[in-house]
Amino acid sequence: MSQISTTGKHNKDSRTKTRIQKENETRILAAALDVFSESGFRGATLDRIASAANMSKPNLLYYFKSKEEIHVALLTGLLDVWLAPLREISPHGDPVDEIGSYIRRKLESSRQFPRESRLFANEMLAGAPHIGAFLQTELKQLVDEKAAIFQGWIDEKRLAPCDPRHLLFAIWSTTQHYADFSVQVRHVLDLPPSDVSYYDEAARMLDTLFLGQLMLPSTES
Amino acid sequence: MSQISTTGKHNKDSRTKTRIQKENETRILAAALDVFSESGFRGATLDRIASAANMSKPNLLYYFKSKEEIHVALLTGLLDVWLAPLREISPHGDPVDEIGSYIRRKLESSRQFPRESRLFANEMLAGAPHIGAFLQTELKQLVDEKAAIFQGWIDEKRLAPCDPRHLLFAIWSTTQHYADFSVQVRHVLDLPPSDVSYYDEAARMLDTLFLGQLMLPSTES
DNA sequence: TATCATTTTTACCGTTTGGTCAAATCTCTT
DNA sequence: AAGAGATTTGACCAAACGGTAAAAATGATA
Repeated sequence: MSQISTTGKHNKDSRTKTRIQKENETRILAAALDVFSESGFRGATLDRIASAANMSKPNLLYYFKSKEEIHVALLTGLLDVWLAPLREISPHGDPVDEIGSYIRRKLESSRQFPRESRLFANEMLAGAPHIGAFLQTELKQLVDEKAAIFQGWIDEKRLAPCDPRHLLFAIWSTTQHYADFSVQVRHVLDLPPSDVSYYDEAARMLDTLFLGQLMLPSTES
Repeated sequence: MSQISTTGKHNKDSRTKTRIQKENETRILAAALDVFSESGFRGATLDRIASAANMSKPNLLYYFKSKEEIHVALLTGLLDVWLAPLREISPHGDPVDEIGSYIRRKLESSRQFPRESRLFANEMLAGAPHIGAFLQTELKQLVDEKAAIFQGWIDEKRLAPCDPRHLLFAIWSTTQHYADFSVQVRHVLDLPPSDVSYYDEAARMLDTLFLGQLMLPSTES
């Protein structure tokens, strides 16, 4: 029935993409990111995505054949971004340098891609129905690898004895918090909706917390 | 038109609640918590909530007159739980004790009420449409109050110089992470779905992070 | 400019959505 | 056992949902 034309025309999913195709796919994904990151997969609707992309619904479905396909496209594009900062951690560096710069990379990622962070958070809250496999394979493998590096530093007494995976959890949660809970952060700090100036204070806080010592020794006698 | 009967019968919202009313409202709220915490407000449907409560949809709407009313009921019930651990922080205690026990209370709250935590997280991701006012008033006020306590400890050199509000953000994010991202935590740690044994390791990690010092001094000569 | 593939629109489809209504059933009190 | 109020049900509604089909309009190319 359906033939596969390996070259040239009459083929949407080949490498030869029209200017219009590239433009519209970008517009759709951008609009979908807005909607999915705010309302999650179930809460998002094709109508809202289409309207955010200034496009009719059937036209949108000409480029992505289902709601799920858009979601998957966004998630797969996201996973590399999510892993990138972690990959860079090197076993040969100093713990303070390596962990410090990892925190800075994650925080910068939250500042630059807050919607992507919320998309990820929404997927987690929903029970990770679309990326459960990724978590168990790619992510777990990378975490195991980096946890071994941390363990090495612990054995060398350059890092306090602790569970390396939970140290990663602490870094993830504190940095992502500023993207995922930005509404709360801004309300508590009394900042206008678009203000993201708190990221500098956040960086200092996390340096104190992870690299310096938070509790100071009580001065006795 | 509609009169308010201050006493007695023919009145659903008075203090005189039937046994059946109490039972069914509880069942509905329990079912709604399951659905809302997983799918958010927009993603949840009355049909799913009704079916989770083993109840027909019109019957459900006999007790709560709209989807929003159920959601609001859950949220308002949640806010006190959310604030309770924070209220207990005392200016007269030791920073290590006060912050340490606050972390333990928040962590325990995550362990005992993970769905409530995810409900809250979903509301944040959606931009806090229903509890924005709460964040700006009650929460902000309490945070200001407790931040002043932290600032006092900083002035007394018992706590490292840092922004007290961001210290609270760090505590909130790290503790809530274990409820909100439990899927990720379990996949990374290779634990079965219902296993929550990681909370003990988490407590140790957070003690090291917030109360001890994570980075050890490099031993030179 | 004729042609053909690509893109967009219009008109739909069946299902699900939040919610209503009146009738039927149940429960409690007397 | 009867009556009144509380509860439950089934039948229904308009709108929104995800998605389809075919025709119309546009774009590129020769």
